[in-house]
Amino acid sequence: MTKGMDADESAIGGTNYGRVRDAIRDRIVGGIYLPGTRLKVHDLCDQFGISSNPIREALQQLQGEGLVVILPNKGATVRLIDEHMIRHIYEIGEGLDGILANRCAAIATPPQVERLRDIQHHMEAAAAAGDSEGRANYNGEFHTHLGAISGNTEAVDIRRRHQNLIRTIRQRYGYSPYRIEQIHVEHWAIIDAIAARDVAAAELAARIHCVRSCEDMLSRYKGFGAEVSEHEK
Amino acid sequence: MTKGMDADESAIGGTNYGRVRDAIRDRIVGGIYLPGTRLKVHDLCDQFGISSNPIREALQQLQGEGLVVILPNKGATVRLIDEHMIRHIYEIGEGLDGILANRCAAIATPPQVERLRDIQHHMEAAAAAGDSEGRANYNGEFHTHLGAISGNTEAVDIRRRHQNLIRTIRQRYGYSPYRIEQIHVEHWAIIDAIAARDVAAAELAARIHCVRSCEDMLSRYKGFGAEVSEHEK
DNA sequence: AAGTGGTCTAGACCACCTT
DNA sequence: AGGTGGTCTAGACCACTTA
Repeated sequence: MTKGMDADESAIGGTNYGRVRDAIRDRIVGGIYLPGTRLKVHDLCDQFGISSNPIREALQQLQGEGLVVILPNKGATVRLIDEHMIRHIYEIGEGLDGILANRCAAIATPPQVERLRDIQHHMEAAAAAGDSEGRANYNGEFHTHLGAISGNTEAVDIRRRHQNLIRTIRQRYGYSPYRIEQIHVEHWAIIDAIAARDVAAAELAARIHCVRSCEDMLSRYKGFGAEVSEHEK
Repeated sequence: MTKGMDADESAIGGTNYGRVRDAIRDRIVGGIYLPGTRLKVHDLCDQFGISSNPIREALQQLQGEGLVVILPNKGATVRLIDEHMIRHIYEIGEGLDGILANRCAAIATPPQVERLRDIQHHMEAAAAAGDSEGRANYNGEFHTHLGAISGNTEAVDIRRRHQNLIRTIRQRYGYSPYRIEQIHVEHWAIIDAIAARDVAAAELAARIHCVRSCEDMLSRYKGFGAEVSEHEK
């Protein structure tokens, strides 16, 4: 009874705080834990069948990832996202994606560009088939591959974290109807500029893509009214 | 004897893990704990006179800040910084500072610009007086104020974390002799562009500033040879 | 002043490495 | 197989908020 390792799925290697962190992250990104949700250590202990220490460490790591906010003697809550933060995140995206696209245009090999085209075709096929989850995955892969080409793992990390935050509210507010098609056009502008090795055009195209995404997101967000009322002080 | 709160300086409010986190961060940024240093929980327990749990949480938070790397069942080490990471960090700086300067040029009020000039004058005075710590502080304040004007707190956060990383190696390798003066010129270019409300010029000036800083840093770093030999796998 | 829930301690457990 | 050191448990402690 000593150590709680008798559970069935603990599988190969790793730590409990790692598993808990991944599980909670999935629940936040997946919309099960909505922004503002209190994450009480005791409840989580019961759910995972372990003691408080690994739970707390998982929450600390999630705070480091920006998904959770911990206040001393107050506990953890799923991070709230307001209009200011949305603007900030997309502004950062504008700067980072611009630089990344710039670098990609300078160093991308033909097979790498071909891979981008491939992903983009898959994305459009998924969109045409009404497979919104598949479309979202290919969209993520598109930006991931762009980051991989650039080689800047630190920047990719920042973008992935922000993507997690954005996803928590995108899935709540959705896209404008015409936005999906607009995304495809913008992606092709990025691909074409990279293929042409035009660093300035690639940077500009990536920035436009970000600005448009931000506008669409905010229009959806504000369209729903200020339904989020009571926040942390 | 139960709780270790009988120490003298625990003072007002806060948690032990918070104090430990701050203390370790200071030691890393201050160069007492060099990159690669093992941070053993047991040692830290002895030093701070507390048990392992708050120590571990402090380390998790520092990992979130990017100052520490924790590997499962391996423990924590002060993060190593290699040439790749230096390039990545400055590349991110190029994107972010560019955007921030752009926004500043669009929205900065005359008093805010005046404040920038003021800080810059103080920095140059400190440099002329040979006060390198004062100069570094004013340099930090310059960029902090730039971030404050932009209003993008998320971006400022990223920059501050990276600044912490850079400082850990800057203090080891120093500046090239001419670099300090060059910094002043580049700062004035940024200030003037913002004062003129020229967003494109401000963005360009900020990016040039980053590129030059990166070049100087790398030339110093490489000039010292590959003295860092054994790393984490 | 009782409850809720975050924080901390002491020590057991166990993964990994060295002998 | 023994040591080192990371991980986890059980429960005590205490800050903050209800009444």
